[in-house]
Amino acid sequence: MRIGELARQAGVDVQTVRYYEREGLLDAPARTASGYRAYGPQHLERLNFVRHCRSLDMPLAEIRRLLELSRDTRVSCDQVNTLVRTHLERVQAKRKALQALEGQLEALSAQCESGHRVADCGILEELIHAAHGEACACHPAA
Amino acid sequence: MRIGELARQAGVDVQTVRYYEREGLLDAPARTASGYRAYGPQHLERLNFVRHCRSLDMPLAEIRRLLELSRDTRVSCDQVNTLVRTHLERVQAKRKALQALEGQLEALSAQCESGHRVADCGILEELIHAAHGEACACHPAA
DNA sequence: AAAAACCCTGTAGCAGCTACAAGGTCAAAC
DNA sequence: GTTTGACCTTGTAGCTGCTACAGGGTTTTT
Repeated sequence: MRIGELARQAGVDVQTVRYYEREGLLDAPARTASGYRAYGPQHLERLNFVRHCRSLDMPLAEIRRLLELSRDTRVSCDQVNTLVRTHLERVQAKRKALQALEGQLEALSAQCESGHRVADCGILEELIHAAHGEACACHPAA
Repeated sequence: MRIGELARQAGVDVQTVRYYEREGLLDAPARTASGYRAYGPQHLERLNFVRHCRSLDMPLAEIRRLLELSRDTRVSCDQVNTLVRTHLERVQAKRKALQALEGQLEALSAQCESGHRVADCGILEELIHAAHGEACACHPAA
């Protein structure tokens, strides 16, 4: 299987495959006489594994770590679990931050009365007042 | 006011101030005889405005657009509101994606029974099975 | 007068790709 | 038999929003 076929089967860009190889997430495959990369099914499996981890938003460094752990069968499963739970906590923290943001943006949008000109725009006023460090609906002093 | 003082007052890095100038978010200030940037209070106000927008996670391109809109007083407030609401939708979409992720990671972590070796690790198994395209707890076929 | 603290420009790095340039290779159509 | 087109190769630069460093000059303090 050449790189285009592998990429198609995994649903990724050809460049991404080469990038993963450079980054040590994919083993360098054998080459044909003319220098083309020749992949086997195990490469597709690995690539799918990486993509699944990416779909869970894991950074490449963590996927690399996961691959290391899975190579060494003496390693305890707890290390894998810790990695996943640490990642989960990061995702939770980010989600909560976005939730707070949503509230602020909604409050901001509510400031705007339709049809006004920007000179009277509640949003811009609010943003500028906030910039002065004054209390505002989206950044309550409390 | 020189750049260090401005940066301190706004709570940003000196490099960030220069970066914002390059990116057109901050007007280039006057220079002293020796070439130092000399800022006035209006620069601080603008910088605080930009930082507040950034704290709402707006991309620099949108802040630039907001600044353009606020310069032209004939512009309708609706355009500002549309920008904010579009941004809000992006934030909401991202938050929902993270929420789904959380569920998947929790399911994944639950696969792991403490004390096992990676050879028997439910997490890795799940990730590999998922990579085969099979149904799994974190990527339900339904 | 020397040392510390500030300023300048230009450049490179981070993540995770994506895209382009400038070439080599291979299959099939004409 | 050659030409078209799709594929492959490497190397490099771009995206976002900074941050850091190198290699200088200036200003302030000691």
